[in-house]
Amino acid sequence: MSAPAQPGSPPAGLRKGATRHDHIVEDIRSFIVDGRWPPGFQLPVETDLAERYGVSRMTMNKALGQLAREGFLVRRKKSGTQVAQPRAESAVVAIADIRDEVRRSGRAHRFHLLARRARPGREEDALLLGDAPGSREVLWLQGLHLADDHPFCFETRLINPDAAEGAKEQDFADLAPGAWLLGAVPWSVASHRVRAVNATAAEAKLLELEVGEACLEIVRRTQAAGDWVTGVRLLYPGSEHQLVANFGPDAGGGPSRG
Amino acid sequence: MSAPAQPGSPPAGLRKGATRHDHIVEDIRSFIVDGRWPPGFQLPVETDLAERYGVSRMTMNKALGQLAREGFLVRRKKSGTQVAQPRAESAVVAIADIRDEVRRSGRAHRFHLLARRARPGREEDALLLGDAPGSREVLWLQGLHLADDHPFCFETRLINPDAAEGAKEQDFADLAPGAWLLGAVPWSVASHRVRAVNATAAEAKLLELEVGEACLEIVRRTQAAGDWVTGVRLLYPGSEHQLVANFGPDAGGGPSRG
DNA sequence: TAGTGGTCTAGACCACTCC
DNA sequence: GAGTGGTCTAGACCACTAG
Repeated sequence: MSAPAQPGSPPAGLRKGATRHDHIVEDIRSFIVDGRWPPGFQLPVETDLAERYGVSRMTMNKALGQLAREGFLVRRKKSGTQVAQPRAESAVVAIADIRDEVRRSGRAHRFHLLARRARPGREEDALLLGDAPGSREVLWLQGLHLADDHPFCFETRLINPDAAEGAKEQDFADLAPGAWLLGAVPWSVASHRVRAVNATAAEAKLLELEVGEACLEIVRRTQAAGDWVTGVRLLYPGSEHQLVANFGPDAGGGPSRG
Repeated sequence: MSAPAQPGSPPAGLRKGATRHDHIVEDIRSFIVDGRWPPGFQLPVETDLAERYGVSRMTMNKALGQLAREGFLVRRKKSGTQVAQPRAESAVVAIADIRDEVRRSGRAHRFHLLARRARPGREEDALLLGDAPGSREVLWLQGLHLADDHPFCFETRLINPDAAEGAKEQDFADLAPGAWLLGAVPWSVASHRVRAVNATAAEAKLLELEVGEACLEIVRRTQAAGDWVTGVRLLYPGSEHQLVANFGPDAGGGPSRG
């Protein structure tokens, strides 16, 4: 551990569009990522750093707080601020929206409804919803997402008509239920589960795969105002689809508070 | 859209441990998630809200800024703050650390080295690394992660000896290279890719699966100080493994700045 | 008990953007 | 031009905790 370089020398030309605390965050992060400030390195106290950077303590606090939230720093009262130990190899990946994903790849998205049924809830619905929906009526759908008219994703969905006003009147012939629900249900929270499964014969035929080919299965359960809204299973050909993430250390963050 | 309830009435008993802006965030978020403030709803201006909540404008700004980062609010100068339109069905999923994951399920984690080789880089290494490593020497490893002595994850890894000091001297006989690298390389950033693949004959044998069974494949590429450090392919039995997330609307956030 | 971060305030200036 | 959010400041008090 050689003597680390000193921060704070005002970089003469501030980059455009960056706030002061943004600049400080990037400056200190570069010290850490470059290894000049190794894990465990003790930073000067907030007031000192604020003086060196020529900002108020609150601005400095904002910058250090952000770096702590990102996982680069550990801050404790009395003992001060240290560079964090690199953590477990964890990360987060993003699950994109189907339409966006198709369109971003330069292809045209289309939804094709395969089946639509209004029926009483069953016990097996718990596979999609987590809990059994009871005996009240549910809306059950199956459909295929197409990219340039090629199979992209096979969708199986349950909708709670009580939570999604107008669902019973929607035929979803060409409108993806996910897109419709977006406008019909104000705000919701969802949980996700990602697995790998082998395509069944029926699924393989729909997705134009060989039977047994590996597929990525995403199950999303959506709730709003305390009631379930929808549960959906999305099946992607494993060869075609992948989840991607480009992230630093943090594997948390996000609005997990709700 | 009925007249929304009014915020700001101080909730008599402040919850313990919550800061003022935390309380405001949760209060407003509940208005949005409950549907009392529908998408597009125009919020009072910052100064008004600050007065109603009995806080300074900066505290109010902190709360509203957080809600905007989380995706619940959209803020524009002059036109003010509105409840955001629910966005595309996107989300984030967490990739956990292997040891943590095994231990959290109450089982014992063990790593068993299957192969270890120091050799010049090849073109095919680009599959793991993204770029070809050139002709410099790389360290190539294969091993099995066990949970209570049952196969849990099959790992194939390349290590850059120049970036990970001491790697050549490590035999990794029982030490998972990921864990070792954590302590050997100060800080790094990684990119991830998740796919579904069919197990090959060799993989199936190692993981005690049938040939062709669907597996979750995670490829992680790690860099530090501008050079690649390691590239790893983790193969999980699809039946056993799943990625899980419980998240709200936000699919971004995180330290994507780096 | 003293040092540190965590938070809050009142006021200020600026930048953007809609009218 | 005026209204709004974005940011910053100087100072203050508090909570936690290591010594």
